[in-house]
Amino acid sequence: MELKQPATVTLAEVAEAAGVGESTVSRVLRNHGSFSGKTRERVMAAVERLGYVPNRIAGTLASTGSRLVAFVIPSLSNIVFPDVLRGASAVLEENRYQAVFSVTDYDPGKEEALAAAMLAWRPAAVMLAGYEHTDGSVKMLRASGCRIVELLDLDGDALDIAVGFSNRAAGRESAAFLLKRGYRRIGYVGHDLNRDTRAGKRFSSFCETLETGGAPLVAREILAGASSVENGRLGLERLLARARGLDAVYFSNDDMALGGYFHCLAEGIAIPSKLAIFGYNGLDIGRAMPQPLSTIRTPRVATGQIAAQLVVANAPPQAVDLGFELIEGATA
Amino acid sequence: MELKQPATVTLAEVAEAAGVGESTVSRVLRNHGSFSGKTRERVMAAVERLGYVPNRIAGTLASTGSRLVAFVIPSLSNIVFPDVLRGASAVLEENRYQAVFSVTDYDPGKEEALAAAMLAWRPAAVMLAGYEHTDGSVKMLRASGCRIVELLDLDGDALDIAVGFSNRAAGRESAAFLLKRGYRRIGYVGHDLNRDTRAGKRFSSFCETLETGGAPLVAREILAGASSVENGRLGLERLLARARGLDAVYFSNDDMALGGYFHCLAEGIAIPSKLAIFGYNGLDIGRAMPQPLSTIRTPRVATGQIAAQLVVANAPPQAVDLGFELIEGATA
DNA sequence: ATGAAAGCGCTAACAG
DNA sequence: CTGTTAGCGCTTTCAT
Repeated sequence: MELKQPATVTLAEVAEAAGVGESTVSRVLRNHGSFSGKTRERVMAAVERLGYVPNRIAGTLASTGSRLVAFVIPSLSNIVFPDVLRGASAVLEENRYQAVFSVTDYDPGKEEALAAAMLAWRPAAVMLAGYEHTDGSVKMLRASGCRIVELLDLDGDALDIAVGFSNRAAGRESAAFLLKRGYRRIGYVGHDLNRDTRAGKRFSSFCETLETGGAPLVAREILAGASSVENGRLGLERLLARARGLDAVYFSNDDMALGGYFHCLAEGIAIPSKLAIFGYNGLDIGRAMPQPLSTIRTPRVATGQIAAQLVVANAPPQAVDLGFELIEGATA
Repeated sequence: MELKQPATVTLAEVAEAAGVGESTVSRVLRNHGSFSGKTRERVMAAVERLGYVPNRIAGTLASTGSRLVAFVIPSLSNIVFPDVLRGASAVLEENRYQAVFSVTDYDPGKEEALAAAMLAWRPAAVMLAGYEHTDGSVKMLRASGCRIVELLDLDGDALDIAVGFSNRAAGRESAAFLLKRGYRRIGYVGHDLNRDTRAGKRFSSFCETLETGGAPLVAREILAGASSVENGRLGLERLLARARGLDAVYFSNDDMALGGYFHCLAEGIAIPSKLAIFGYNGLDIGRAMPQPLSTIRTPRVATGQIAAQLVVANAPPQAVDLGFELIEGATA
């Protein structure tokens, strides 16, 4: 049935086989412009028979804009980014856009290099995390003419489109919640803040709010590696060994908080009576814990969706605040 | 300093500015062919001055092969796939390849449609999960002439390259381990097996091994949704409500197992004396639990790395077995 | 060592 | 409604 094709059927061959001109085939395939039903059938039959797969490389070059959307993300380990990609990819697929990605490891220099490589594909948009980019990146992105979307942060000036929420507000509300609950000796366990600037913003506004509330941060433990359950457990262990009498700990992320929770379980530290725990992200896992995790739920998937929708619609420059939700939980 | 560029500097303009021919610029930029040091400097200066970013769409069209690698993955929620992407993307970036992806939601029909869309970009390779593809997908992929890599499964015949491990062996070893430990009344909690065929393979060989061992599966609870901590908790709750006297439960994944663990914690069921728990994947989280999770650690990141390396090297067709590691843990 | 010219496969006017 | 004709921006012979 299926003959071995010469590996690459072109539009010209389809046109020839269907007995029509190339542009007609092009019109039919893109369902754009006008053509008769009969022509359409002939073309589709030829496409089918020859097993023709359009070459979008050629198509993109010939037309103006590409349907590539480039994601330059810090990490794939931090669940935040797969979630954003998930939201975006669903929308992009519906609109026949293709997602391209690369991973910076939270390194701005690498971000610049990868953004440059991405730009070479002339994408319709480049999606980046947050506002902290090198001057070189900014200049290059601005000059590229493609849409720029900054994700998951709203504390800064957007280059073009921004979608997310305020990390500063999240830090503030977390602190306010703990104060309201009556905790006064509060500590912090986090991962590398210089790299994850959004976590850094949460932390600094968290601290400010505590000070304003008259209960400044008692102690902190910053771990070198990435956010992880193991680091959370280790971090809390170290923090408690150093700082006595803490009544609550704020974690940079839910996975860190879960690690802290495990530490308490293992050590028999009663939660929240002896020690309260507060996280960030609102992962599903927090809901399934014996005591639901007190945390802030962030709209990660929605961030991706909205960002993709704005790009597809070629919306004007804007900053979209998706907000977040504080979940009281049972650990604080 | 930076003048507003006409949005799109071309190689021809660089050539003009440098006072050389287009092909010379092309040679210098790709560092291929011969040219004098002086020429090189002139070209690079022009590139710098004009802020030229090569157009890889045009480059790819003009040359033969593209440096795009397409991933058609079932999900981004299941951590397995971000892990694979992570391993692959590091290798691809080093070799100046670009990763493109789309998500099938475990739907073979959607896989076919997305694979077709991917092929339109004429990628160097298409990476897919496992062996279960529609006839249409297989025919199309075969005809495409690009490399095909099937990931995370080795129980079947590879189309071209396969990288992963045997899910059947994993199921078998899990069962053998539980039997060796003396468990005889064993249950199973899993997510949708028709969609996740790899989980299905583990489950069926798990059951076979139990039967051979004279302790056939006592009960199972299959949840409709995706693998998640909440489903694991719910699943175990339901299973225990129906089946009395179980002494061990095998979960389709570590997150499901963690949910089961949480259920036991909440209900005061002693682990492993009253009930043993066994997972699959070897997530970091399992190591941080108060009792390390008994599970099988799979080489997810390595799968991505090796797959990418084989593609970059244009290696001959082959199946690479990366194996897996049984972690005894403390929950079984 | 370097330039000229011919495409790569398609889209986009422009005529008919 | 449909065919012809130029390119899109680059790589690649092939001369020079």
